[in-house]
Amino acid sequence: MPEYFEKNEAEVTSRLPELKGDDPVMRMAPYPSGPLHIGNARMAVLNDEYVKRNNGKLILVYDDTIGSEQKKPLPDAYDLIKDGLEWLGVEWHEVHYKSERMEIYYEYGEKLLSTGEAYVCECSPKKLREYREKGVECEHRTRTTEDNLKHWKAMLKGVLDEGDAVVRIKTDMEHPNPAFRDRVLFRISKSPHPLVGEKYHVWPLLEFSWAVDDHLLGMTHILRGKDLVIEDEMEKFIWDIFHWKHAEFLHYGMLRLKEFKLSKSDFQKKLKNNELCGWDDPRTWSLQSLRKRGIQPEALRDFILDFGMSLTDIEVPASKLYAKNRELIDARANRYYFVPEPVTIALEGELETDIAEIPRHPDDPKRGNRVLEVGKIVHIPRKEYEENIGKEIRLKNLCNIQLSETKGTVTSMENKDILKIQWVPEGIECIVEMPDGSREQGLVERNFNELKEGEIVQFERYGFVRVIDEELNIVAFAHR
RNA sequence: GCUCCCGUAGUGUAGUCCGGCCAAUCAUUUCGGCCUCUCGAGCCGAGGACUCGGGUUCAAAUCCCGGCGGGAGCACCA
Repeated sequence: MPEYFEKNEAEVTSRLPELKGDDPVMRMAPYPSGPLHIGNARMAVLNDEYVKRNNGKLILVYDDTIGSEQKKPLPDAYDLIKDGLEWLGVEWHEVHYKSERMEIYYEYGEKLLSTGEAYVCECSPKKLREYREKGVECEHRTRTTEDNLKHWKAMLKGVLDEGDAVVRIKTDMEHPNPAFRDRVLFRISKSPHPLVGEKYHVWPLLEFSWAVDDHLLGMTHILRGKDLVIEDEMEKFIWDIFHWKHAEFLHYGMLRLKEFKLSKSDFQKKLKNNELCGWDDPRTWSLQSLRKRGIQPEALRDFILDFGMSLTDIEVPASKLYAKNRELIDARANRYYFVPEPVTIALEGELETDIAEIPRHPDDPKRGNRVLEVGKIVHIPRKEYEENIGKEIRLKNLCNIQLSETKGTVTSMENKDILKIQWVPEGIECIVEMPDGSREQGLVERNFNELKEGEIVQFERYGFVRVIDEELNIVAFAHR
């Protein structure tokens, strides 16, 4: 096991490009609309990794500005995010909340208005977009400083409504990149905020709050997905106005999991409609859901670090993560028999024994055997039952049977080289929560009772599962 | 449409900056074989790639130009 880690660490280390400069200060900026999911984990792991390798400092900044109608900050998300980060082994040295720093943004925003670098614009979103497309300046751009400050105060006071006015920075309405033309710095929102309530009516957009905070909090390196590259330019533009030193930017490409599209926005809604059964529902791919399934944080980190800082847009199958996880849990997961969709058959003929002894782990005899008491019936999986009527199969670790529609006639005890399946005599009802949210019912051997919540085991021929409720016998399916 | 980014085997990834040591790395997947009373693990082996076309050069995955393909931004979201 240690060898595995050493080998892998070395490999990965050589893969991340070196940082320029010493003593890096970096940050993670989650938006608290829900727990971190597997996509957000990349941001956290890369930052953490860089900081640890270079003895730097990592700052957790909740990017909790007011968001949008579709994307609202959620009170529970703050702790869910911390919880996820801790599980991932990400260590941070400071925490900040943007919602606590509003006065700072106002201060610098007002400076830009005073120097004529920004202006209050009352164009409708539609007009703003049209002018942006055409590269035309609107009439508000030439307001006087006094006029700008007057309108700014009105915005702050709350006498204006949502959508009435915004603060825009003067870049160049003919800038070759239409996305860069006079971007919006502040806007009005009257939605209540989970931390500061309705104290503020004017909220900064991310480009501005970041330009200010990345400087004020002493950031030396900024890691972000390449979908945010335009923010680099915006931040640099603003830093230049204030004559601030530039931080270094590093980007990584877009990552998608084949099994689901990373859209955190839907989850809030689905949760409300009871389409999901909590933030750890496997369909959310939240860190909590992965933990529940028995995915090891080391496996996830390794999975993420494998992509390095590549700028390529990638779509990865979850099986890649599972392969990493299997490597970690296979040795420690004890084995049990679980029969999905059980079919009951009578056991007939001469059994030379009334118990079966089966190793808890095939590669580690020291863990001893589990014992199954054999009676007059056994339960076997429907799939194998249907496929093998009329054939001879082996009840693993017990005996060979000739299978008919209603019974299995014992043919011999010897370990024959035929299909071996798992089976249970009197089993316990067990529910398996599958990654797609469905639930599979079946019977698990009685020895399941010796398991505690949180334990990861393998149901032989079925897959790895983690016990999530030892009373009700519920397990979460990890992977094969 | 405009701006920017990317393009190495099925999937990821190393190599691209500073051309030769790359008949191209590693992981996973796939296919054989061995082992194993699991469709798990392990062991051995095999297969499989430089998006295309030009150019520069003694020499190009690596540099230049163009095409094609994919992605992102052009939100009063982050």
